[in-house]
Amino acid sequence: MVIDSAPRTARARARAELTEQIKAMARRQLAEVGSAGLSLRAVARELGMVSSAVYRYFPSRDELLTALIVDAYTTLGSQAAAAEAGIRRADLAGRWLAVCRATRNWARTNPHEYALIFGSPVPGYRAPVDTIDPAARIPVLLLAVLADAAAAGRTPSGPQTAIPRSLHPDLKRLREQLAPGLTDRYLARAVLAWSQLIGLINFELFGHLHNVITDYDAHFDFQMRSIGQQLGLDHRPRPD
Amino acid sequence: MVIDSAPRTARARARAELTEQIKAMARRQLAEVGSAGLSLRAVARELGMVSSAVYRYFPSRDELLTALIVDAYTTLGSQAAAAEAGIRRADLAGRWLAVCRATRNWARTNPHEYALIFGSPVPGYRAPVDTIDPAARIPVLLLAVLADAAAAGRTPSGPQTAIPRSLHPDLKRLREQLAPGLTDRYLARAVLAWSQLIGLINFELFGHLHNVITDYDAHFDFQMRSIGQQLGLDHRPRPD
DNA sequence: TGTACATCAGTGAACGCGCGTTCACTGATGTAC
DNA sequence: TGTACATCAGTGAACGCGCGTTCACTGATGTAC
Repeated sequence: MVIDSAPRTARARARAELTEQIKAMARRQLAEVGSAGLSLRAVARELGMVSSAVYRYFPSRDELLTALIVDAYTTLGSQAAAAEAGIRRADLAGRWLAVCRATRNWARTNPHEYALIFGSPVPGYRAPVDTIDPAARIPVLLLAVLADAAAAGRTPSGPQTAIPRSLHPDLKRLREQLAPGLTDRYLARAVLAWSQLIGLINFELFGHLHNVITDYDAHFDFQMRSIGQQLGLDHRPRPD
Repeated sequence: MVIDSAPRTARARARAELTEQIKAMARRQLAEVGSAGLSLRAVARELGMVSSAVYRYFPSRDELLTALIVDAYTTLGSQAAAAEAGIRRADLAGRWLAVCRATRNWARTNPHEYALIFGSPVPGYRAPVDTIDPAARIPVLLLAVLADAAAAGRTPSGPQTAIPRSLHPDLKRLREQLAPGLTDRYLARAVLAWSQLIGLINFELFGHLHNVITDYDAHFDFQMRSIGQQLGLDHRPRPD
């Protein structure tokens, strides 16, 4: 899956280049016909090659889809990480907002790639393990912000519902794998915040806010800011 | 779109019945191949009729899809409304939770119909106006709960971010159309809560909580309860 | 109640199209000595 | 540096399949008188 950054031979260089071209063309197709309509033959046709030639690069349509999914998660993750890295470390609400905005911007710029990873699953396609790590990048970013918040003495604001016993093992695993030191309460809020971010982008992109919200930018910012406050990231000394 | 409840003639009765059978078979297909793979020919084949015969009932594949979408919204809306109607009026948190649970239950029982309406849009398909009213049923339910909450003196809890000026016309329109008397703050929270509900169900159904959450039931209840509290629906006299 | 006509449901063939994947092959590129 | 062989990219034909939609048609059902 990883492409050699410095291919030795001309052949290897050509291969790397064509692999990218195939993916790029597949992405363009995706934008026109959606993931279910993505066709190896059409990709080959547009690139001026014979359909069977594509099989030298991707052994099947599913493998091409997987490559697109991994790429999507990766570029989204990189853009969000870059945006978040540009914010002053102590500005926790700003870092959260930066991740939210970067995610939304990427989604709006690449709606079909976004739909590929956050829309309905492609029927008959099963995501292989390669997609797990790239998919975790945004959650990891968010947890890092919350970890810094917790370290700075912040806590989630608002009323608190008791966390059901059966969630403790899950939250414990999450803490051990990704966010040492975060309380169960913060972790549960993180899962919710993550689903809220994607849920709101889904609503916007998939048309569920049509005829409801006009100024999507302002609405998104407002809602994500509110959630940031609920996460205890705002400037006030104590949110409770 | 509305089927005559008491068809006069045998022909009309047969037509109504076959229309339903076609939709039912299409729903079964949906579950196997997804919306993009839904095929008129396959539906006809499974029903033992010739493919062209289906055109007596639905003028095109898109019209069949529309009928499925309308049906999906309608049954979901009915089930949620029935569940909510079974709760004591004064139990605001219970009513909110009932709507949430009914929505999730329907989604889990009919995942592909759910994906049809809340997943990625079907490429090349444009939803006609017929879908607007059925789609609004759950939001209308939620707004009714919040209106009762507001009438009972409840307010959204937690810290408050200033609502951007540009959202006021949208919220005003929403209030006038669906929820007279609700404050902007409550309306904005309602939009968020609605996207949160669907966002979390999406995450569960589309696999984004895989390897993260084990006890989906408990997790969903917990998160929706929390949101109910944030909406000011819990028992406490004053949430602030 | 019976007849003539209009309406409708379902048939079967056809049009024109696209798909994923396999396979034997040619010719170019790379590697080992 | 040159040669022999191995590896690889791309070709073109083929397999077997499915799709949406149209159309002229037959025969059954419904309606008006």
